[in-house]
Amino acid sequence: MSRAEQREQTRRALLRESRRLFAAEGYGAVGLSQIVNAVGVTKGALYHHFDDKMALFRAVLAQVQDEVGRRVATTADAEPDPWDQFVAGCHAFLTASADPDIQRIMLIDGPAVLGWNEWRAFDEAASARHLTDALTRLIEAGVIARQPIAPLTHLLSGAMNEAALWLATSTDPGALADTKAALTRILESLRT
Amino acid sequence: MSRAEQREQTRRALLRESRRLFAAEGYGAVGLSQIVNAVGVTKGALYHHFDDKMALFRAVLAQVQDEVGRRVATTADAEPDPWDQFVAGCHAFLTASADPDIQRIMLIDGPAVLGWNEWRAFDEAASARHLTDALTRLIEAGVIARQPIAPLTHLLSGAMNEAALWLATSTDPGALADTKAALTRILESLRT
DNA sequence: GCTTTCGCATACCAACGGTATGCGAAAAGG
DNA sequence: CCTTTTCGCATACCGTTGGTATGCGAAAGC
Repeated sequence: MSRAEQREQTRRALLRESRRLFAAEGYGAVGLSQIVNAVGVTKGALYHHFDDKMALFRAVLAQVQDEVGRRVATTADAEPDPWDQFVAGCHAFLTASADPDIQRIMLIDGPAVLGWNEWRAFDEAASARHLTDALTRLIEAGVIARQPIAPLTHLLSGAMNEAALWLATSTDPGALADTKAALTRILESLRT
Repeated sequence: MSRAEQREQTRRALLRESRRLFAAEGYGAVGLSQIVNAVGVTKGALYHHFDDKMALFRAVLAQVQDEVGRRVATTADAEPDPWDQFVAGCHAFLTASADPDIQRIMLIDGPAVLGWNEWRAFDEAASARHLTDALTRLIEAGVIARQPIAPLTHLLSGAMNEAALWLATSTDPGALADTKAALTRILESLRT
């Protein structure tokens, strides 16, 4: 195996196991020794690839955010109508964020480890950007009333984040449908 | 000074300094030595009053949540009309959560340190309970459409939490007013 | 006034994140 | 080919942290 291949493989393995452990036990509860043991390397390898534990988490978070962003974007893009794109994207986000592993990394530990500012930058780059874009288009098209976009983006983003967290712990089988219905009612209220 | 008084005084001082430091630097970045140095005691005193670092954070969080809950409740109770109570309570929550210190403890570190489940229990006991109560009354009174309350509670709670976090970093002086306006529009949409 | 209680200090430990250095194989150069 | 350099990673080590076990001295009970 070439040196570049070996390097890439080790890096991937570190990211894979870190993600698994961070999701299962949380950032604070996972030691670096746990990670390197699971991968079968030593801390030397870890610090050769990442500056510190926070950088490792950053890489894992970027990966998770990217996945969620992709799912939201592809689902939304499948709809021809801008309004349907918007609603479909919101629903796709709820569905994608249903995974407890994704939640722990993206919604729980993310803000605490990186601080809210940096976490926001990640979220903006991955999924909230689509929300802003959609709202902008809908306002330009006159589908919803002209109004400041940023407050609305954060209200909706927060609503969906918290709803996703709640859904993960809810035992009610109809909870997802009820939440989507309530969210849809709120979204509908934005239409002119 | 009696022994009970001394005990109480030490405990209060520990809570006060912990809250200050947790708010300023975050749970993870604050060491127990920092806290006991700031108070002028030793770790022996700290561990005499609290089981561990997490229990100390729990006590601080309970205090913060209680304060916010009180502010929301008193503001809401000042309004005679149930609908006005509801809107006033939501606005009061936004205002109370504007403090970055409260945010760091209540919204950022809270879920990460305690896990979402335990954090939710705290939030439920302090402020989200008022939201649930208000929504229940409004539905019973026929002011808003009959619908499942839990999903709506979490959507609104999450919207306000995230909006509060955003407001703290926003430089736009009109951001608070814009957010309250957008929130009010969403709330209005719930009316029958 | 004698004993008990208890609030807190002292001294210590294991584990953790992080660093400095060494090694051996793959790549580069001639 | 053989030499030299590169570099991916291992080894060994350090300071700090959360947490514990024990000791002490003053207040509280009898």
